[in-house]
Amino acid sequence: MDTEPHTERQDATRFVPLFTYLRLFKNIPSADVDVIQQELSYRSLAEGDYLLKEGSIATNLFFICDGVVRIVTQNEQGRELTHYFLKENQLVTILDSFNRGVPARESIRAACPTQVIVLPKRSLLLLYDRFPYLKELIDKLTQQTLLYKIQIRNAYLGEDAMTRYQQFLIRQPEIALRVSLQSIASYLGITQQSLSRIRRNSF
Amino acid sequence: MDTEPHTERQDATRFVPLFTYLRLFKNIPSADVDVIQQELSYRSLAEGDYLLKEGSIATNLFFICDGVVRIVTQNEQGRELTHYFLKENQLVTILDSFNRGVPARESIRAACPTQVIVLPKRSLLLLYDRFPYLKELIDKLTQQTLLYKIQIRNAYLGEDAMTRYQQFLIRQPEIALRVSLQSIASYLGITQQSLSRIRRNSF
DNA sequence: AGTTTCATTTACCAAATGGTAAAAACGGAA
DNA sequence: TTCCGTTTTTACCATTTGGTAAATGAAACT
Repeated sequence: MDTEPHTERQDATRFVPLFTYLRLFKNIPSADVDVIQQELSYRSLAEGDYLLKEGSIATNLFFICDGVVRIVTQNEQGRELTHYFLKENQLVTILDSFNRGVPARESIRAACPTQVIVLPKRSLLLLYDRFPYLKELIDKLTQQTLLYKIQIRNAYLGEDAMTRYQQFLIRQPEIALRVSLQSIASYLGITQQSLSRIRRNSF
Repeated sequence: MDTEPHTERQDATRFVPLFTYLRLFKNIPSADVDVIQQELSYRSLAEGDYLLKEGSIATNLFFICDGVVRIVTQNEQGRELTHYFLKENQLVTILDSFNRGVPARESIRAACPTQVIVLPKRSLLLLYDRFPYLKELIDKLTQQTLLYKIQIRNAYLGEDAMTRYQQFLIRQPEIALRVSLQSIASYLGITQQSLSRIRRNSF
């Protein structure tokens, strides 16, 4: 239930996973890494902590070093719905809020203990100016994430609850093992009671 | 049931809607328009015609001048599921197939009589070289479309069938009026019988 | 160990949805 | 117009899912 940024900057080795990941797609000179690192910070989250709250404006892009986050909203009845799970080595923000500066209609919450690197929008804009390839890279990765979100949702279309759960176990087993059952139920569009029943009848 | 490209090139006025649309976001010099037009063609589709079939490779980007298309797949039981509806003034392709040259896992089908402008990938790559702003513009519009798809799907999450239908009527009324009920049912994840029942009880 | 708190499972019943099949409505072609 | 093929509606019943509430289980704290 914590929104305060327990930001830490001291230890540069913490930023390694980000550059390791980015270098899968594009070589980044060490000199550039040094500059980019100056702009980064690090946050540790407990399950339930918020990275961003619905209604506020996304001013950061996050890179998940370890853990799982959920993109969530409250529906009219006050029930929390999980739109997506994202895990380590993925970039996360609420894109339309980040791009256009409008209030986010979704929140970002840790689904288990999670560590993230924080890339402030302000810093990114400076870095984009200095390293144009960085914008291109981040745009490409952002598009990949959007495509991934769509694909994974489409896989559940038209399937009944039990099939959706089995698909989930196959497609995202690492997540299934780490997050609460009510998160999974709200992600699959069923109640926790139904999920429990399904698990009993699956074995 | 027609996949053959009834392509027509003759009448340049047919391409006007594309440029009118693009110019909402970025001014395009008339001289450039002349060059770009050389690469375009035009196709008319009847309801049910395919723009792209699952398993083949997306080599074109389409701009919908008029009408509605559905992004669809067959599930294991052979039932056709509608992932998305897209209407006039939207760009359509199967993005991961188009980008990476892999077989598409979805088909694109006209949901009513539809006219599209065809932008071949080969031509686009040439044009991107000559007009770098064009790549930037198309990338931006592509991202917008992805975001739109995600947002509209999220709105249905966790809602029951009747609420999903009412949301659909509110959010996409122009589409509701033009496409078959079985398309809508498969889009909302219900049977046509259920949709019929819901309509009776709505009025 | 005992207590508290929270997550998960179970049970029961009501409501929603699916499946099959038949009837009705619609649209196009002769 | 009539006929034909397709789409939509209806009806019936079986199955799935939701809602409420209580029981169980697991983890954290004293």
